[in-house]
Amino acid sequence: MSARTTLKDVAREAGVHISTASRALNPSTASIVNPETVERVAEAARKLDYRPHPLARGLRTNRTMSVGVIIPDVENPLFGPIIAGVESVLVEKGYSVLIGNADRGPSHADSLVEDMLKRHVDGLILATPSRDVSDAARDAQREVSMVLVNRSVDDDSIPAIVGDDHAGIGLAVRHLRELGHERIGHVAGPSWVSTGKGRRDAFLHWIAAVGLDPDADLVEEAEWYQVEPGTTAALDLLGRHPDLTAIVAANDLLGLGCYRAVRSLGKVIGVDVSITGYNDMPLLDLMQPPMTAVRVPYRQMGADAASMLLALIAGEVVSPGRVLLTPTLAIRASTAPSGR
Amino acid sequence: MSARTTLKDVAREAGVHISTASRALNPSTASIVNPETVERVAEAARKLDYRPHPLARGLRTNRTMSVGVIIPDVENPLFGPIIAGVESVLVEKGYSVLIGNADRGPSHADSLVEDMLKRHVDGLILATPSRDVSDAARDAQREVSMVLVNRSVDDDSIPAIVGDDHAGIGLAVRHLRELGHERIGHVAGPSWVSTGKGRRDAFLHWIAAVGLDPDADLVEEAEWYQVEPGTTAALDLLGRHPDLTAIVAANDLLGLGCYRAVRSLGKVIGVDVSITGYNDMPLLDLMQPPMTAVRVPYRQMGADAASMLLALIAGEVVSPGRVLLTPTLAIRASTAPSGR
DNA sequence: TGTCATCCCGCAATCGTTTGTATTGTTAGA
DNA sequence: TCTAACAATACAAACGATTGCGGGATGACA
Repeated sequence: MSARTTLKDVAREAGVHISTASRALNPSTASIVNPETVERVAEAARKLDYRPHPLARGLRTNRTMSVGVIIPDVENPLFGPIIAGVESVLVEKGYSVLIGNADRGPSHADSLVEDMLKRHVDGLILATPSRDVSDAARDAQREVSMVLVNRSVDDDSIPAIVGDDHAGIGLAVRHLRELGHERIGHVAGPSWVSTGKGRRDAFLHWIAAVGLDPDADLVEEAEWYQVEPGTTAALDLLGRHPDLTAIVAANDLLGLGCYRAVRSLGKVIGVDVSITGYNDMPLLDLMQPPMTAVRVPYRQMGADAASMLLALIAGEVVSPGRVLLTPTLAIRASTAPSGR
Repeated sequence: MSARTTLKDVAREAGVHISTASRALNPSTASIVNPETVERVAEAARKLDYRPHPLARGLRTNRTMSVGVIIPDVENPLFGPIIAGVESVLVEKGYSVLIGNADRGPSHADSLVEDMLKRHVDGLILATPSRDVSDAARDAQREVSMVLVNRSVDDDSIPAIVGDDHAGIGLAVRHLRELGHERIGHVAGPSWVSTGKGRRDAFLHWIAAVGLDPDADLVEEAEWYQVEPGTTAALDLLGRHPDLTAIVAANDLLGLGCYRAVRSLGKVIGVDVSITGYNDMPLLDLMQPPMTAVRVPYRQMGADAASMLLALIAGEVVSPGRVLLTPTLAIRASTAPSGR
């Protein structure tokens, strides 16, 4: 709470003009000032514990050195790694990260974007569902650099970093096929969410690709990415096809829903029915049995988004469209060779 | 990316001097300017989509309207609710939240504090372990308002919002006692972490309080708050006391470690041995069996910390020391009446 | 000795606000 | 009619930095 030391103090201490002190302290301009003066100023700055005032600097340079990150729900463990990834690369470059938690619905996300613009962030990273993006974000894009993460927008007008769902579902389906499964079902996410539709389509594609019959009846859509809807959907699916030996869930929570459904039918997970999740969220390996899941590199997703954003801010031309990150498969006990 | 509209533009549009425009737009000074002028200025501001520049304002008023939150590990689901709580009350008041992820060790936390100070945040909320706090934080406290959350510092020189571990452990022990358990063990956290020691002491206190023998031999300390060390500690404990019918774990992950230990001994959780966790992290209710756990109100913890910080910033005298938040008990299938 | 580059450095404007003080115009009181 | 009081607004100085521009000192060279 004490009086801060300003550049003026440093200049006085070093016996130079404030502008000289400024140049001396700034690496990119230090070359045009006498080396020993630079040293003297640096010494003075050190002695006085000088810290440049980011507001004053930002006011002059018209950059806040901050970027906003808007998350649909901070309490969802999924977003921790994304934030961590973003933070790791931005802090490195001297930026700081403002986070906005849009847990009060789509319009809340809009107002957060608005807030961020007021604060004149240098860039924006959005992880909110695409539907929310459309309205406020588009015109925000005119004011500030912007990158989407884990979501994309239909026309790819905003650069996006997303997981390769097609490849991910492929990993799961091929894994099950290699284990000998021939009757594989899919519990899909809501079709109005981009991932819901994308993974569903990918599922049918890969089923055909591994030589099985891509019957749309093998897919049951859950109302929402939660355990309960997953159970309901799985029960429906298993009701129609009691002979299924494997289920590919569009999401970890749906997968856990499948766990419950399978158990309630008196069958054993990983023996009678194999199940795969998607995302590989924390603790999934501690479930009983540990769940095989497609792992999406969320942390890297955040890091890549941040890097791309920095490039945009720097004015580099970034090819728009979406960057696909390749998922891997974490194989655990919920999948096993088919009984027959 | 377009040219921003400044107060000057608004003033020109409204046909008044810039200072008049400033006062007209500021609710606390609008009273000293002619009401119809106020309206005219407001109209102009609306028309031009004027947004005050936070940097310029902050430079003048010496406040950034931002607070820093430092988290030991953003990827840990535990901190999501804390962040959400903090964010919810701060955004409400027009502050924005800078988050720092100290996942590269204690010194990293220090450098983040340093970064935050450079940015001249109006306040700081630290959730990092107390040991890390000591060094950099103390002198940071002289420069900026500061509140700890989920951690406290020995001499209570920094206000802290923490869960009431004593009460929480009491909930678990009394619950087990009421179920008829008489031989209850404790898998403790590391004693050099404040919660480790606190919960251990509380355990022995409550064991005595419910009329059992507070034998220190009933406690086994895990090396770290993780599953694996929990298993090791539980195996040691059960090795010494094969007749234990219940274990109070100092942490959910340690509790899951106990799950493994109990299973590896061929016993059934919730039948042969009851287990309680601590924190009640997400997904704990999806474990097999769902784990009974002490639930700490993390979101409220964040919210309270933020409120207290606002009070500090406003210059109100806040009684130092720690605020204890009362936990509750989420009773699930991992605890059941004692067999005898 | 005079001229000119070269190198450092100081001067001052500027970023967009807020806010203390001066100025203007209006009205009331004597 | 003159002045005091007051309201409403304008002026200008900050806040702390960056940066184009100009000027003084120094040295080289003729």
